[in-house]
Amino acid sequence: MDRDETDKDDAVSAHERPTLKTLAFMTGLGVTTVSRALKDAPEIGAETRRRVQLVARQIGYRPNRAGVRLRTGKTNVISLVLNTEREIMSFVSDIIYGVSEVIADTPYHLIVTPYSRSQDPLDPVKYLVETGSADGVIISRTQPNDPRARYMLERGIPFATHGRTDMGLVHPYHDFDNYAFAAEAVRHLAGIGRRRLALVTPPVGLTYYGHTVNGFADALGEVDASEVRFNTVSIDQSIDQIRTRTAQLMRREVRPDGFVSSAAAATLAIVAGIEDAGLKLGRDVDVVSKQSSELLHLFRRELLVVNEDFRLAGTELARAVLGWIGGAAPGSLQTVVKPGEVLSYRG
Amino acid sequence: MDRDETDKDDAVSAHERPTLKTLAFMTGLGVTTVSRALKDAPEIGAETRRRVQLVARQIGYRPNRAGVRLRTGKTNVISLVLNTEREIMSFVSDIIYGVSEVIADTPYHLIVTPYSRSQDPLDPVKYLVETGSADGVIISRTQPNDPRARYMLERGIPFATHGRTDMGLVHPYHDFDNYAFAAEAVRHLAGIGRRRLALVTPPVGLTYYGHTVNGFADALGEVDASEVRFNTVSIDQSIDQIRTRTAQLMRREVRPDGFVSSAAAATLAIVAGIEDAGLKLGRDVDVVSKQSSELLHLFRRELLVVNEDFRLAGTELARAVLGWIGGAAPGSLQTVVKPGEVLSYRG
DNA sequence: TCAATATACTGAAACGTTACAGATTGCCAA
DNA sequence: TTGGCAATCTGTAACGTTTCAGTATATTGA
Repeated sequence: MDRDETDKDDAVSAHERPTLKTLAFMTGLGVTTVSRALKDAPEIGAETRRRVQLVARQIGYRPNRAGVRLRTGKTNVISLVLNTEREIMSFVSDIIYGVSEVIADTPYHLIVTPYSRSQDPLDPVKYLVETGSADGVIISRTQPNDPRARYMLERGIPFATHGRTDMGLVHPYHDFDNYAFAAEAVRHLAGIGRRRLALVTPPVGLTYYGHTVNGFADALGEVDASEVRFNTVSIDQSIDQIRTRTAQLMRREVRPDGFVSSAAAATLAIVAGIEDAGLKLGRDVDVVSKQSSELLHLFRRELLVVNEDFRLAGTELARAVLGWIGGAAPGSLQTVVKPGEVLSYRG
Repeated sequence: MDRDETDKDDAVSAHERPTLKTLAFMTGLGVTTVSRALKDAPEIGAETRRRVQLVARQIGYRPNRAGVRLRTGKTNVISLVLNTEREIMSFVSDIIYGVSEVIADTPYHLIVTPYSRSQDPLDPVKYLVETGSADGVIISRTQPNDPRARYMLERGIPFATHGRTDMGLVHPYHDFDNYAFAAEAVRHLAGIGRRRLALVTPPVGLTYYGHTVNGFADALGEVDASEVRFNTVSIDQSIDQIRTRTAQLMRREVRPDGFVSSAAAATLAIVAGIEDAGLKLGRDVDVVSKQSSELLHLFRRELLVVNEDFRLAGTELARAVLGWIGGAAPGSLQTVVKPGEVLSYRG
């Protein structure tokens, strides 16, 4: 016969994980009372409350997530929805770290929900909502008219977008002011005498594509400089493509003497392309680039950079979603961060 | 009175999520039968089985995770445990993508469990095990005598380590052959005439520190070259520190004419340090570096690189954990990937 | 004194799933 | 005919939690 297993019902066996039942047995109270005592319900006596909480802490009680989830529907999960294919040299880790930092002292877990190029970006969001797998969702690669945001708004599930939408619908977001970035970059280049500027745009279709293009165009109107069209290139393309196209462009008669680049990886390719064409950075052409980790100055000292903090994006997005879940007004959970100034590492 | 809510018991109201009860009602069977039919249990008639599965597919039935988890203890969750502070320019996203790819067509979710520098690395693992939050765990920054691996082995929870341990205990792992990398790098440098080699090591304490150091030392014994000690530097340090130290080293009388670097970010700093000292890459000194994304050749064409595929690491680690969960022998789930050859982009 | 009320606590039910221990039916051997 | 058995199917309980509808006991108001 077994001699390790204790008797039939609710004996508190040595190393099982404690449940409310365990606590109830230890305190001599009912499970209901214990449950309420742990969440500071008002109808529980002050002393009982303290006693229960003490015992709970002593034996390391942790509520069973499945139990809570089954009963209440609350998952205590935030999902970060990510495209697994684009965005080389990716900022993804920074966002994850930022989100993690915020949810570290909450009961929330972070799940990563990927989708691939071939899929409809709506799929993973639908999955999450239909299966009730998360209390809140964070999405990126936001579009002006974003079906995912619309969908979640309809279903009433809290979410935050990395980047803004433009649908006349209110929801939390965090965004970097790419309009200001592009405009500032243009002004800076004009300020150092550059007159023919090219823009390496964000992926067409995303909201910040428009912001960037507008900032670029508007600032061009203010200064004594003109645009050299470089429409065929966006940062979503491969390094090799960007490099080749840049080299082609720089061999033309009318070539840019300044670039504005929306991403560090693209900048590497642009510089390579410039040099392929036999030109020299800082002499023949200047490049202003966004970067998310401070490494570009090591690449070429002549690069002009503006930092974008993706870890901050992560923390803000997490705060926004948690805020919405916590009942805050979605409209109050919108942040746009201004770019810092254009940094130079020359001399 | 409400007119939207249907009558009391088990009416199948329009847009509630279907459960086994819904299916039971629709098929006219009992919940037990439906449950078993869905998992192809042998005691269910073939036709019934097909019928249930058809209906389930039609109405988009998805098992409720909380229900399954509460009943069976199975979480259908894999946790990736990450240090949130080290590893700039991080490979983290690649690993995540790799893991995601593998679990995409399984019921598993991926949760990211972070820990910070100040914490004991054992904490997050303890948390996961004690709260039963995952069926399997993936850890990185593996040490020869790794308390986390030991702990999980004791508790019998499936896991895989990125990097090997050296405790005489058997568990799944995936590793890059850093011994071979370092040795190959030394041979390559010796082959192009470099005689005084310095090693920028992985973080002291991690298993692959030892592998790298040994590979470096053993290969030095084979070729006509010697080591220039550069002990104070590992890839865990800040970019600025590495750069400064490298510059100092390169200004000494006896300076290295070759470097072996274990990480791309460190390599950027090393090259910067070399150039700070007024020396030229490819002429005065050569650097062989590992890289996880193919960008270093854009940085300096003279760099010699060996690629390490972290996405592969992710897929292998995920496969290993799933394999163990699925009952495979842990000893059969160990992979070491050989480095490719040293690549040059000159001429 | 008695009813009303506040205080502190409690059992039962339910969330969706699976495991256990049957129940029903038809078929075959004896 | 009947007992046995295989083939199918089913109800109940349990996982741990919270909510609902109470139940006791003490306290108050008249």
